[in-house]
Amino acid sequence: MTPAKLAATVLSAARAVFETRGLDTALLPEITSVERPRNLEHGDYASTLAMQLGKKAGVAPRELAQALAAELEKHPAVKEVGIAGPGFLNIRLDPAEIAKAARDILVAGANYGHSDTLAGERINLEFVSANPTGPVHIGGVRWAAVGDALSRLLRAAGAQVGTEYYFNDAGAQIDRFARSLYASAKGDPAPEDGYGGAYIAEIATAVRSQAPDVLDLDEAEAVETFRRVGVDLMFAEIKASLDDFGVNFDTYFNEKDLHARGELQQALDRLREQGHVFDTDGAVWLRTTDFGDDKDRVLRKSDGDWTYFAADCAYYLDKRNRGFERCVYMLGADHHGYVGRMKAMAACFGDDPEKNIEILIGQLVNLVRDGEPMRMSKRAGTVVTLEDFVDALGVDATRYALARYSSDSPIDIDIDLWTSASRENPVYYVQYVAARTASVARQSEAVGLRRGDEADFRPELLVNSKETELLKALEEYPETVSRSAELREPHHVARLLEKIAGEYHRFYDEPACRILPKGDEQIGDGNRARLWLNDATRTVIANGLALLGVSAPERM
RNA sequence: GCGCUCGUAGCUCAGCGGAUAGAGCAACGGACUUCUAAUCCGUCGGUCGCAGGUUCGAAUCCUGCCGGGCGCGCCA
Repeated sequence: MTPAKLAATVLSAARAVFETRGLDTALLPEITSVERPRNLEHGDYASTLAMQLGKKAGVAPRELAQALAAELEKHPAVKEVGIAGPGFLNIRLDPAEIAKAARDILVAGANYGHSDTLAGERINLEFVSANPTGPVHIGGVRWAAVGDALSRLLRAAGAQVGTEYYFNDAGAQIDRFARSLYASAKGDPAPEDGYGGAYIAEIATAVRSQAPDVLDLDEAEAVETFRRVGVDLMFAEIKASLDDFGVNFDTYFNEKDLHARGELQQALDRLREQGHVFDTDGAVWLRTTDFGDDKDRVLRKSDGDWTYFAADCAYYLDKRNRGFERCVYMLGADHHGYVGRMKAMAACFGDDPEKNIEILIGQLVNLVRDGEPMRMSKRAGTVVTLEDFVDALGVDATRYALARYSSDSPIDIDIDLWTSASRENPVYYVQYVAARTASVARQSEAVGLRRGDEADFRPELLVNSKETELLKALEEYPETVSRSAELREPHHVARLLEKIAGEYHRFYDEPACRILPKGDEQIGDGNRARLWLNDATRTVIANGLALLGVSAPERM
């Protein structure tokens, strides 16, 4: 009896009650859910359906609750139903019914938690998209971890996902980058509006080794060479560091291609057809204020150059034309001013800004050592880079640390905490369960304790409260995955894994729940049943960590 | 000034319409001839920024205020 099945049972019980009493069944919701009360005395699950329906149906909530309870208690998996307060239904299940989850989990294996919640949705996720003018810095790192986790989550929920890195290779920033490389190669100081940092010298040197005579060219050609070769090198480096971080994009999209294919003009034409374009002072504008933006935006400047925003429009249209009905953008807090214009732009194309475009804003991240935010990086000069992060914490801890918090809260990542081997380090706490369960599995194998096949599983032997609590936590997993996917919030998965880890450690430490036989004890069905639970736990922990891009070690 | 966002235990954060608001850390006290103590158990700790409103019920939704962060270019 999973929570989802129980919720459906509650709903059908409500339907039965409504029918026998001649109440209007149209008042019933299409779907309901059950809660997990914090207080164990309130049962395994609770429903608030009676309170929600009481007033609408003109029946006192407690009276409705009574009728529902009587109906529910007919179900064989339901042990007892209590009524509390204004009409809570506190449901206690037969623990053996809860225990069946261990079998379901192991039957599903790596697919446990997958669903079709978002089946049929085509979702484009764009994140990182750092300019190839330097290493990926701290804001991009957060989205690399969260965006990649989100892509895995959405896929687990059945969506078709395309991840995308927008490679901004056609702007003034790139000019500055090229001129900075050129200056560095000549031994000149960096241009006033250019880039500093040791990496500029490294890239400049690398360009010269690929094009030894570059400094003999006239300035324009030399800068062009630095641009072309330098951007390629920088981009290769960004890709490599993301790859080391476990993040690979389905598409690396070049802004240059939008220009080359005339897509900016096409976007402009489309917007003009929709009636939202006007010309003033020699410039071409999009009337985004028609859809709530605080000012209109220029698409093409009076000097004939396209704005960056025009490229944004073309890129959005390109994504839509490739069949993505949901375009998700993940931006840093310093870009939240874009939300209004992006939503308005979608509306100007005739799209639904509430559905076709989603903008997630990630708050600031600080990497903290000894209570002080780290600002300095040897290579980048002033910013903390992806490499700095990974050097300090390792890939697993970095990804977990960034994925376990809501993106809209600013976070400090304390290096000492996230590298410590202790309870206070959540990634170790969770990974330790992976290692412990694997260790138990190895030793079971060694002493001849096997799960056997499904018929050998005896759920009625997993009825200790430690076992039941662990099983209930495991059963929360599928719903947590779908909910996190719908909310675009991977951190709920991490938090559930921590809860499961706590329940497992308590189960493990309970003498009555020993999995392996002690001393010369005989192997019994109880040991076997607990091994099912052990292995089911390992499956869920491994599946959850995989969604976050974190390893589930066999040993620690 | 206008807009966005965040104020929950000493600290770091969950909870985002349900019951007596949770967890870890910190403080104090316990459990190792271990299935890996990288663990577990207990005690202490809160006018959920403030004030109204919506409702059977608000940390959660709405409004105003206070406080922190960020944004408001024919920049990228």
